[in-house]
Amino acid sequence: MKVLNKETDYAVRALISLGLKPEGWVSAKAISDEQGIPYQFLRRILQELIRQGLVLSKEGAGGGVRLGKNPVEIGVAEVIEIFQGKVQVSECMFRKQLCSNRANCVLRHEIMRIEQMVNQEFSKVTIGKLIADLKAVEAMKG
Amino acid sequence: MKVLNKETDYAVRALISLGLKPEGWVSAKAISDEQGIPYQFLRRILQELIRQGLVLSKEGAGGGVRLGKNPVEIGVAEVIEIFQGKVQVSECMFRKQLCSNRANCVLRHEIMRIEQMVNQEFSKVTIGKLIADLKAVEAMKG
DNA sequence: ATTAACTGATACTAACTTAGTATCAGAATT
DNA sequence: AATTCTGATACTAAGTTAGTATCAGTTAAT
Repeated sequence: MKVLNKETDYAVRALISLGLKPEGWVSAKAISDEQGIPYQFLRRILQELIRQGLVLSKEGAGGGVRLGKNPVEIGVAEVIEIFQGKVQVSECMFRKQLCSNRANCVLRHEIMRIEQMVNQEFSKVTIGKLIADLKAVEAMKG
Repeated sequence: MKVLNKETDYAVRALISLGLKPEGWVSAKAISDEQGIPYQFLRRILQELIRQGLVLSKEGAGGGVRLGKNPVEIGVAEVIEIFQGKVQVSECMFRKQLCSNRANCVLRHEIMRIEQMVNQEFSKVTIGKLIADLKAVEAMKG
C-alpha cells in the first residue's frame, strides 16, 4: 500500500526546497537539478501548486516560483489532497452491500476514524516543520 | 487517496461473512450472492486467503471455505498486507535525493511514524471486532 | 529589436495496476 | 455418472501513473 505517489512526493520536496530559499524567484530548472526531479514532470506539478495558491510565479527571464504561503501553514495533507484527492479508505464500503443492508455500517465507523486520524497527522506535518527538523539535523552534524 | 482496493474490501467483507457462520463450509457462490461480490473475482481472493492460512477450504460438493483463525486474531492490517503489500508512504522518499544527501532524512521520520500508526490502527480493527460491533448494532435495532 | 530564460496550457505516450472474466483440471458428495 | 465445489492460471479492458513534448506568451538583458 503506497500512500504517496510521485506527484505528491515531488511536490513536497519542491516545497521544502522553496522554503529553504525564501527570497527571490527560483526556476523549475533549478529545483529539478537540485532535487533530481524530471524537469517537465516538475513543471506540471508546480503549475498545479500555483493554481492552488501554494506557490506564486513570475514569468519571463529571471522569473520562477516561490512559496505563496507561510511554510508552517502548508500541511502535507493539503498536498496529498491536491494530487491524490481526499483520503478515503474505500469509496464503495460506505455505499454497497454491508452499508445499504445495515443502516449503521460498522466498517464505516472504524474506517472514518482512521481516515480522520491520518488526515490529522498529515496536516500536522507542515513544510515548515519539515524544514525546521531538517535544519536541526544539519546543525547537529555541524 | 484511496486506501483499500477492491480485493482488500471484498476480502474483509468475505471474512466478516464467514465469521458470522462459524459452523460448516460456505461456498464462494453463497458469499458472492450474499455480499454482491463478483463470483470469479471473489474466488481468486478466497484462494489467496486460503494460501495465506486465513481461510480453510474443502474441495468437492458440500465443500467450501471457513475461517482458519479466530476472528479476533485477523486484523484488517493483515488483509491489506496480503492484497496491497505493507503500508509504505513512498518507496523513494527513503532512498532518493533528500535522504541520500542528508543521512537522517526528516521526512523519513515523520512518515514512518504515520505509517506505524496506520498499521497499528488497522491491526486493532479485527474481523472479530467488526462482527461484534455489527451484532451490537443489530441488537439495538431489535 | 532580438535573444534567452522563464512560465502557462495542454496534448501525448508507455508501462503498470486494477477489476473483472474465463477455462480447465481435479476432488467430494449424491 | 452427474453435480457441486475448489485449485491453478491465463486473459482482458479500462484506468492510473510517471514521464515527455510542444507551442504560446512574458520578462529581462543586450
